[in-house]
Order: sequence, then structure tokens, then C-alpha cells
Amino acid sequence: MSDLDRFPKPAATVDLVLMTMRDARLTVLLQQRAADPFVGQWALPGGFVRVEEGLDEAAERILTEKARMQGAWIEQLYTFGAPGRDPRGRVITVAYFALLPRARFDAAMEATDDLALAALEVPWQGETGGPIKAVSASGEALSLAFDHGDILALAVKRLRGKLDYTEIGFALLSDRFTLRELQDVHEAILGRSLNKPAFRRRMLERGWLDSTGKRETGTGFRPAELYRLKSRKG
Amino acid sequence: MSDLDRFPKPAATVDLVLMTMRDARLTVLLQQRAADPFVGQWALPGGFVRVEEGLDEAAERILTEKARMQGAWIEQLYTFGAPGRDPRGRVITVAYFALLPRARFDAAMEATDDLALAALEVPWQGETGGPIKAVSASGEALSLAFDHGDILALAVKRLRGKLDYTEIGFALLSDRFTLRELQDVHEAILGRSLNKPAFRRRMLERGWLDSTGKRETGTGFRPAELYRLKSRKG
DNA sequence: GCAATAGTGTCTTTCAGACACTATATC
DNA sequence: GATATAGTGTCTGAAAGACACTATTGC
Repeated sequence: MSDLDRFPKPAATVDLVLMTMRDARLTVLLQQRAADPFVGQWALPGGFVRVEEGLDEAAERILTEKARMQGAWIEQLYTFGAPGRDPRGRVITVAYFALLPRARFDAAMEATDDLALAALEVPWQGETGGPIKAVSASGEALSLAFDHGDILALAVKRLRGKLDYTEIGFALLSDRFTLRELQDVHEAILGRSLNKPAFRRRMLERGWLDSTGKRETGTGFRPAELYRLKSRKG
Repeated sequence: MSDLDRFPKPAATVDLVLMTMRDARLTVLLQQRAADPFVGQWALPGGFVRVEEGLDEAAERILTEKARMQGAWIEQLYTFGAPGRDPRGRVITVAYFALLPRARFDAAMEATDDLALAALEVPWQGETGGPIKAVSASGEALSLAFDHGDILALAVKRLRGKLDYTEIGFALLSDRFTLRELQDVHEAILGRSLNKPAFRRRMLERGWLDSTGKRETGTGFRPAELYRLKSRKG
């Protein structure tokens, strides 16, 4: 181990971009900082990587410990390591997606109270370069700690890129979902409305979906058919 | 700094996937390991991240120090941090692309002699899940140290994804290039042949290219027109 | 003129967008 | 039947693939 300890080491953390869909909007979990630096500002849940655990493993642990949630779609996003990003010292953070259906999200929210949800104001399609606005339930823009605004901006940009050729979008929906809900996910992430017949055609022809034969309930109008992602377990 | 030092820290390194195009094949720079672990096997050039430097900065420095090259397209690829990936202890490595045109690559190769080039055997299009074969100039497959085979596989997969909607492919070509050379880059990365008229149409209509009015020389047949990427400096 | 590749014209096929239509649930 | 949304049929237009053709260079 001698070689590895010759230089002072940066600290390694994992931060989670914990997202779900609420009212057809992309929503992220934030935690208000109780201590310096950035007291009172809003931050992504995160924590140190332990020496004995892998990065994905650390993300899972932080999901459980800090947000009391489980079974999310965990996927690495990007690693942020600018020397000045944490005023306490050198910290390299590996940012992760943690995507969940709303139901599991809500259940965990009720059990804790130091967390808050923020709707993401997704800029109109055409590069998500600028920082993204996170808006609280009451409508004010939240001030983000560290470089977490950059992390959110990159998260949306990456989601946009992967949405159409991976199954990542389904991670924001429950096990059973309607095509309209799926379209809502795509529209919220892309920041524009999509053509209904074309969207349905594309999704159904892709072969990822199984129709369940069941339908929504309690709609007050014609209920939509519920679909399921093929590769998921029932 | 007290908080940051409560736990033992993993070491942080940067590894470079240093690529260029040679003879219409994607080629990567490897270094034969002189010491344990993995003596004699082939590894990506890499080094520790210093506490005062950013990650991109570390990648630039390693490019200069280990490979004696400059002016590459530097872009973060992915962070690998499985606990067992380095037998000496916990090492988290941030893998980077470092893409260069062949000319600058060759010049640096002549100045050093502990480095080797390996052609990448890109599997046929349709997910680059499996490990990629790196083949030496004499034709044998090289045995890769650490998880560097995984890193190479992910590099090709990521290149494939970004090739069509970013300018990353141009980083493998000189300042002036023909459409045939550009098509070679795309074919080498995608692992399949492309339709010539469609490829030309797409590239020219995209508006990224400027025609220089000049042509290749010394071809022995009709020389192709040389183009330049608009956003680059002359 | 020959060889070899650059570069193009055009037909076909595929697929996304538009839009109007039909279907079906609750009330 | 009224309402509101689910779901479809079909036309149009944009762009990719196929393929054959013409153009231009060195020899």
C-alpha cells in the first residue's frame, strides 16, 4: 500500500439525483443544509464512500440511509472534482441517478421530515447548458449548495440523451403504467410536447412493452390500458 | 477539514483512453507494466490526482507526462471504483477520453519507447457488452491489466453513442480531412459499413463543415476535397 | 485509354408529424 | 346522451438506403 499513500488524498463522496414524476413534472429530492458550508441552502443527498464498498454500493447505501428509500434505478452520472467545489477541502463526488416511481417516493417522504421535493423547471429543448431551476411546492426557486445546480443540469441533459434508446424512462413509472403516463415522462424530460400517434407507434413497435389487459380505474372517463415493461419482474 | 478525515480515504487516479485512427482502425495507446501488480500486462496510462488539481487538469497533466502528447480532446468517460480492482488497495479511477489526430500521436510515439499501440477489434454493432480485444502490431491479442478491458469496452460504447450528435469524431482527424476519412472514423467506431451518399448528405447538411477548396495530394487517383470543422481554429 | 476512387442523381423505403376520426369509460 | 380522454387510419413530408451513374486524377 506504500505507493498509494505517498500523496495526500482527496475525499470521495457520492451524491444522488433522486428523481420521480409528480403531476407530469420531473421532481427531485433535496435536503436543506443544517450546517456550514451553505447553511440553509438546498443540497442533493450524499455521503462519503467507505473504503470497503463499491461506488454503486455506496449509492444504494446512501439511498437507504439518507432518503429511506429502496429499489431505485441506480446509474452513475458524472464525477465532479473541481478543487474549490467544497470549501472544507478537496472532495471528489461521483453523482448518481436514483430514479423511483412516485408511489415508493411518497411513502418514504412521509416517514421523514427533513427532506423536500422540488419540481424541476426544464428549459425548452435545445441544450441544457444553463443551470436548472428547482422550484419548491410553494413556488419559490431554491438556492442550491455546492455545484449541485451543475449536477442537476447535467442530469437532465443526460436523461434526454438516454431517454429514447434505453429503458431509463421507465424507472420513473410504477410497474404498470399507461401510454399517456409514459408520454408525460418523455415530455417532461424533453421539455416539449410529442405527437401522440407517433409516440404510441414507436413505443409499441419497439417491443419493450407487454399489455396487461387491465385498465386504469377511477378516471371519470374512458380508462387507458395498463402496460408493463417486458424485462421487469411482475 | 475534520469531517473529511474521519474515514480512511480511497486513492483517486485518472486513466486515459488515448485513441487515434490508424489505417482505418481505432487504435489505443497502452503501456507495458514494469512492476507488480500485473507485471508485463498492458495498461492505460494513468496517475494519481493531486489534491490541488481538478480532474480534467489531472488528465491533461498525465497526457503530457506519461504520453508526451498535447492538445487532445479530453472528456470524462466514467468512474471505476470496485473495491478489488487494484490489489494494492482501494483506488477509484476516473477514466478519460484523450483523442488525437494521428500525426500528433505519431510524433510523440517516436520520442518515447515504453509505449505501444494496439488496434481495437471492435465487435460488430449491437451492444458493446463484452470485453474488447486489443491487438498489437504483430497481431497478438494483448492481456490488459486491472479492469482496463472494461474501460476500453465502455469507451467504444460511449463513442458510438456520441458519434452522431456531437463533434467527438472529428477529434480523431487532423484539422483538414476528406469525407472518406470521416466516414472511416464512423465505420471503425460503429463496426459496420455506411452508405456513402447518405453519409455525405448528412454530414454536409449538418452545417459543421467548411470546404477548404484544397484537395488531397499524392493519391494516384482522383484526390478528394479537404474539409475543416467550422468551430475549430484554422 | 486504364485504374481507382471522388462525387452525384434518383428511386425506393422507412418513419415521424399532422389531423381527423372512432371507441369507450363515467356520470 | 354529454363529456373527456383513449386509441386508430391515413395522408404527407423528411430523410436513409440502394444503386447506378458521371467526374477527375495519375499513370
